[in-house]
Amino acid sequence: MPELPEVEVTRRSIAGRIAGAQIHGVLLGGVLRWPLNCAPEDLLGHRVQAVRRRGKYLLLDLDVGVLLIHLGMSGRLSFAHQPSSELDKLDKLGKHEHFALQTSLGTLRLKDPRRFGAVVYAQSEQDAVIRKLLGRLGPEPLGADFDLQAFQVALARSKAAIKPGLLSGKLVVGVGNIYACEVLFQAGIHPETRCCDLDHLRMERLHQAIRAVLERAIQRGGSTLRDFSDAQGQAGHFQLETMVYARAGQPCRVCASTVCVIRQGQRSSFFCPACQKP
DNA sequence: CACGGATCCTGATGGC
DNA sequence: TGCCATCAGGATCCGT
Repeated sequence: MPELPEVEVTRRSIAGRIAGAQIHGVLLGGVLRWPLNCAPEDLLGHRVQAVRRRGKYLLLDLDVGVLLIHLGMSGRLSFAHQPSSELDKLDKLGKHEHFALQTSLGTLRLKDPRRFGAVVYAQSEQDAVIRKLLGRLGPEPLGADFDLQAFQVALARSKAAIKPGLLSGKLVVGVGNIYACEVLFQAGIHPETRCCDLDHLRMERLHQAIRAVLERAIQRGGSTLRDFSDAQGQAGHFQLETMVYARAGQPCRVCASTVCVIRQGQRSSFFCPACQKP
């Protein structure tokens, strides 16, 4: 589910409401992708100071340490006060809920049917766990460090196809399958084009398309394909305006050619054979 | 090191 | 209705 726009929309939906909250309880359910890396009791009494994002990771800054949350493929967060009528559920996790943080300002819950997500505690940013997970990530697409010239150099060095290249997290972070397809459409680039075969002008168009598509998707509240919602239950709307993603067999919205789908690295790549050139 | 494929897990969907 | 195969927003690990 969640690519950068969905994670950012989630972050914005909790950041202002959870800041300053004191942790009163921690519930752990089924095993997620990685262990919590501390005893749940260790979190009690600490306060959430801020919520940041790095790539598709959410980082809850605590007064001591940081709680890293990844939504994997099917994860979503909710943050709400427990309705008084449901006080008896305070110490329970619902179906497919694997983590809950009870705080003075509400309860943060992670629901993740496929359990590809994770919640990991680290004492500091220097912690080995953080360095392992975040250490080799590429630049933030919406930040100042997403430099065009560095992007061009990195592309010129890679012989991989551009579509899996965008998904790798090395050239840039946060671009998943939906937005990789949409970005390549906007840039007019066929998904099988080798990174190193792009000329500098097409690289620049790609660089601009990454920013434009992700920013637009955040504005639209992300994409809700099945069940994504922000932490207040609001669905996204970007899926209504995708140009190629999940549109195989349908007419291109620009030229009316039939949208194609191929498999690259076990993932579907959707593209318009007329608008997107090798 | 760089790349492609298999892999973790559950649920939805479509064919028979 | 049931059963089976296939596919789904991610990222790591392993073999070449």
